[in-house]
Amino acid sequence: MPELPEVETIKRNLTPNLGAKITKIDIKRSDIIKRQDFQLNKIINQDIDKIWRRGKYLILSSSPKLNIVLHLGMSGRFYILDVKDEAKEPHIHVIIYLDSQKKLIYQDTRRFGGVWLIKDTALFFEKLGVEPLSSEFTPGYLYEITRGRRIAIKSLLLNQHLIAGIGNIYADEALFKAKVRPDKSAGLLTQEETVKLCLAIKDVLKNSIKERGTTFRDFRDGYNGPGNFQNSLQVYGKTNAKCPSCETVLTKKVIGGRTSHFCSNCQL
DNA sequence: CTGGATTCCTGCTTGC
DNA sequence: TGCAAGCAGGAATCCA
Repeated sequence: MPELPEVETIKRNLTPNLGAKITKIDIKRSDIIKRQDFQLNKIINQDIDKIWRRGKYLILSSSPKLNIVLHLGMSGRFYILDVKDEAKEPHIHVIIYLDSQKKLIYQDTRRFGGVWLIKDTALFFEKLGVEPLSSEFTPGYLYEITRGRRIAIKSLLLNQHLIAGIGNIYADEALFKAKVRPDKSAGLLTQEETVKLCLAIKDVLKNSIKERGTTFRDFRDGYNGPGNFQNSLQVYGKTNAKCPSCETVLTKKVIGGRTSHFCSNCQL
């Protein structure tokens, strides 16, 4: 489940390829292309000028009007290989060839992800929420968007229109760190709790980026290798485990259709 | 408008 | 041991 830290890791891994020229794009499965604003030949022979991330999206830009936007869904991978090396795994949907004798592989087993070839990124990301690691995401902002909302705080954190980039792993981890129950009504969070939660979100995301993301099962970085943050998880996916803080057996509960783990003793 | 349910998809895990 | 059912989830869409 590539969330913000995982996509950020891939972005950093691929940054050395800035300036490479796209020589060919091989689309093996056309339904993976969710939107196409320009013909492929427009971007062939163009340099990759910018590799960036917005929420859980990764973007390769050749110019302000030529952008390849990727979303990895929950099982997607995007990594670089030498042209002479063969990617043997199944479910490879797109291959972008570079003039540096390398190729970028877009692979997605469950096909929840997609690729958009778009002209206007500002329009495309218009409805996406704030970047949680930016100065826009403050305790005050979190306090404001929670007021009057009866939705579970965890469901609110997963709403990409409010905050962009948090998925199931980091929602559970941040709520544990902030000692807030995931099923607590968002509007009932105190100002103090929104401060703690805001800081916990930033902290957890930053720490995961340092460890190059979480490889729970599917995630691979830009070199098709695993991350390390799974070793630092406190509650995510830990069915029947004890709270690392107080030893209470963790509670497993479906919230907003998402399996959640939390400590009913530490998180109020 | 709000929030919950449903849908897409494959493969690992579980249980009989 | 074998096989079928259960489960996982990002985000759009539907519905009450």
